[in-house]
Amino acid sequence: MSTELATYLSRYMPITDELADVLAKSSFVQSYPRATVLLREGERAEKGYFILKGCIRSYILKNGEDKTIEFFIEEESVLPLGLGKDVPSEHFLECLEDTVAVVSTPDQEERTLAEYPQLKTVCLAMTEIMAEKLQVSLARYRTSTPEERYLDLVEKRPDLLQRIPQYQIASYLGVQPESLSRIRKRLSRPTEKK
Amino acid sequence: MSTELATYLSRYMPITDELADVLAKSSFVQSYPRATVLLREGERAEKGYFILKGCIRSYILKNGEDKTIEFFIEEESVLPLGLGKDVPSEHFLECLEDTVAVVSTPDQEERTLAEYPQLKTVCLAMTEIMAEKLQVSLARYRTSTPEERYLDLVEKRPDLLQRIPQYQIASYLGVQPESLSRIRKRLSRPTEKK
DNA sequence: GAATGACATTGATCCAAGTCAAGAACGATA
DNA sequence: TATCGTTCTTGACTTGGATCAATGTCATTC
Repeated sequence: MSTELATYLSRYMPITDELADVLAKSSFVQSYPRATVLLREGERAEKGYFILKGCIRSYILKNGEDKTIEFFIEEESVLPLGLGKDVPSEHFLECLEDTVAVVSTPDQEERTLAEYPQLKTVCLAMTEIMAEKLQVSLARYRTSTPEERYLDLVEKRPDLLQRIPQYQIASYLGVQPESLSRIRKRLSRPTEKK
Repeated sequence: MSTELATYLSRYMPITDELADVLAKSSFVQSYPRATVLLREGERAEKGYFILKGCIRSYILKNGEDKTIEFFIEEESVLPLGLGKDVPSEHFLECLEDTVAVVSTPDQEERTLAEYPQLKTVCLAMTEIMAEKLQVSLARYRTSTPEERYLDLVEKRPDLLQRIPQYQIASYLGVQPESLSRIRKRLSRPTEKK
């Protein structure tokens, strides 16, 4: 059951029991084993995910190099670019761990919204929250060095450092694995010269 | 009058004449001279802008350094982070040119949405478009070098290079003005060695 | 326990961006 | 025209990340 979704939403919006019911009925939960690729470059994005358990990574291949765009963990929404539109995806989605997620499709969502227009308020709120997060991420990334970004990660999402291999963290920070290794070394002995 | 807003929206959504009327009545247009600061760090963000003419820059000050987050031009929406919420803004907004914009405030917007709930669909669509753009920007920025970002700008927004001083373009690309100058030089004589 | 493969660290070298300082180009204005 | 301020360019030097190659570490498996 996906009462978790209702619980989550209720932090941002008052969710009546009826609404919770609607949500539970119009969505379905699915499990994916580790390393499942949910979306490939060039494919049409058909599904959105709300993660209940596990971790999804979004990345692109550029000149054969794997570049991490974002990590998504429990209670986060993964909405691929161009979801439901007839455009080929530029990025990949893969499960880094065994993952359980509420899966939604645009047409199903549309039907639900048509039937329960009140839900649009919730959607609007969620989308706004998402846009805000993106703005913050963009501003942060633009205005910081790899070292600062690493320190930010240590402070704000230490869990990621535990569950994700370092070379993927490096790609997320925008550097090569070797560089992240050196950044860590640098930071580990701050007591030296100057 | 702000029928321009309705015209713009009609590209994404069917806008009835009635809706256009509502929009025109519930918004007002304002002019700002060049260099007007619309929002300062620490202030509460009270207003959103839809630019009819001119250009707005969003930036933050970090260790006394001015870092450009984004440029907004005609037909773009400027929605400050935390708009209407009781949190101090982290960024500044300034007009780079004499600017004319449709100005909206959250409570006014709320009133309009309460009166014309159909508008929520429009809002949702606009917010989704905004979130998409942000996702693309973030992915692009994360996965490219300053040189690539400059080439991207030349290709996709050559107008910005015309109307915005180079040192602000540099800060937008994430480099110092000197570096942008050298990037341009490098690119201008591609016929050499190797 | 030896071999394999995946990940992390280290060293050497290269290059792009940062920094500091000087000058060039340009427009506005006296 | 002379002067001033702003923006852009150039030069010399430093620094941090990229790259390539070697080695270290650890878990898995035969």
